[in-house]
Amino acid sequence: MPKVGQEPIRKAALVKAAIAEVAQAGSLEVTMARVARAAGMSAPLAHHYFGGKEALFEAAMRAILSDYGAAVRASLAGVQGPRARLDAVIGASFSAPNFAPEVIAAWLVFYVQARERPAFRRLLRVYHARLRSNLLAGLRPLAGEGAEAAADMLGAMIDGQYLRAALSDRPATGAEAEAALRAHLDLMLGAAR
Amino acid sequence: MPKVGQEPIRKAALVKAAIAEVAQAGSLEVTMARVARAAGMSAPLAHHYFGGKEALFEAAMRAILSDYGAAVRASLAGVQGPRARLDAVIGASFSAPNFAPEVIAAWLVFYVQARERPAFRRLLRVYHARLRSNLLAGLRPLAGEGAEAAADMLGAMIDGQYLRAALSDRPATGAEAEAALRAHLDLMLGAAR
DNA sequence: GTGTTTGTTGATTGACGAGTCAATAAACAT
DNA sequence: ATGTTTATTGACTCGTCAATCAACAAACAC
Repeated sequence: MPKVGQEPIRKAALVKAAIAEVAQAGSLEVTMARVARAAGMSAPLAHHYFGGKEALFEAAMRAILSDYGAAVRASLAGVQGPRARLDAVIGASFSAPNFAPEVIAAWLVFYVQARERPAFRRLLRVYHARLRSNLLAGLRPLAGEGAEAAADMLGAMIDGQYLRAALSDRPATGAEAEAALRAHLDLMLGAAR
Repeated sequence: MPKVGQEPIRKAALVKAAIAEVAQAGSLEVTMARVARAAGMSAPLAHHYFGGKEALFEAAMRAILSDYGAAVRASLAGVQGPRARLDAVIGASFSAPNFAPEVIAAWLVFYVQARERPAFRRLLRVYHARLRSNLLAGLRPLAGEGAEAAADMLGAMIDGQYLRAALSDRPATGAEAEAALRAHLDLMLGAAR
């Protein structure tokens, strides 16, 4: 049965399963065997491909953030004008793939872990920096002086909405959260004018 | 050495140590022995007083939320007028004891766990409901129609600031977060007028 | 002072889980 | 054909940890 060229497929399956299992457990207290089985293989294979639990989970967090980054980039492509840029970033942040409960829950778990694990911390720094600079690029022409503060507050609002979505039992389409955020943005920009 | 009337003292010490250790580990993967030793006693004692890991951690989360609740109540005492009420709630949320990094980190861990553990979930619901109703009491006279949405957004902002504070390496006095939040409140209320 | 309650721990148990190893097998190279 | 690389797993090791037990000691009751 063993075919060749399985590595990327199996790695992807493991990462996907890891995200799902971590989200479900709400912590990294998830056994390798469990993740491996969810990905349709035996435990030693997971070790074979990732070398250890740590590396697998790190890959999982990296995948979440890089998916998010890709979505933002795609949403930003071709768009011009500050306000349109802001809308694009917000739209990507609340779009279905990134706002799925299982993704958010896993994201949160990694977020918490970042306090102690340097690798996670670095990844999170990148996320924060990118979000901030994306928001800032749109805000600076519109909000002038207060742009930095506004960007930090918008970032906190997005994170706060994520946090709350992770806990909601309703299937949480992100749509309301997104609308609320846009309304606030209008408010902030209106006042800065 | 055994004295009498130790129960409340030991329980309090265990809860305090549990919060500190959970915050430091960034997860519930903390051994009973570790917590017990941090609290100055042997592992079996922790079991003796709490019956198990689950119960100890539940007590720890309850302690965090009840401390927070007490701070809000104290801050609210004697205050009158909607805006003053809002300021009191915000002030309590960012006051030193509740905004200490170790408390926030532990809070976050419990928050994430709430997805899966019904006991934690219930406790969190109480927190959310209380915060919301406190904010709403202040907002309704000032913001009218939009009060509900405003309360939800303010709640998300507070949670978002907590989330970010948990990760900051600077000692995080919460003062800036608080100021930013108040500024936004002014903005929201000014626009609703 | 004898008995009960409360406090306390060293030693042990039993389970579980990360990581390793040896073995098997398909694909590929030559 | 033969050797090498890639894929795959069952069985095992070794450590860790929650929970229990048995025992000892101080305080209190009477």
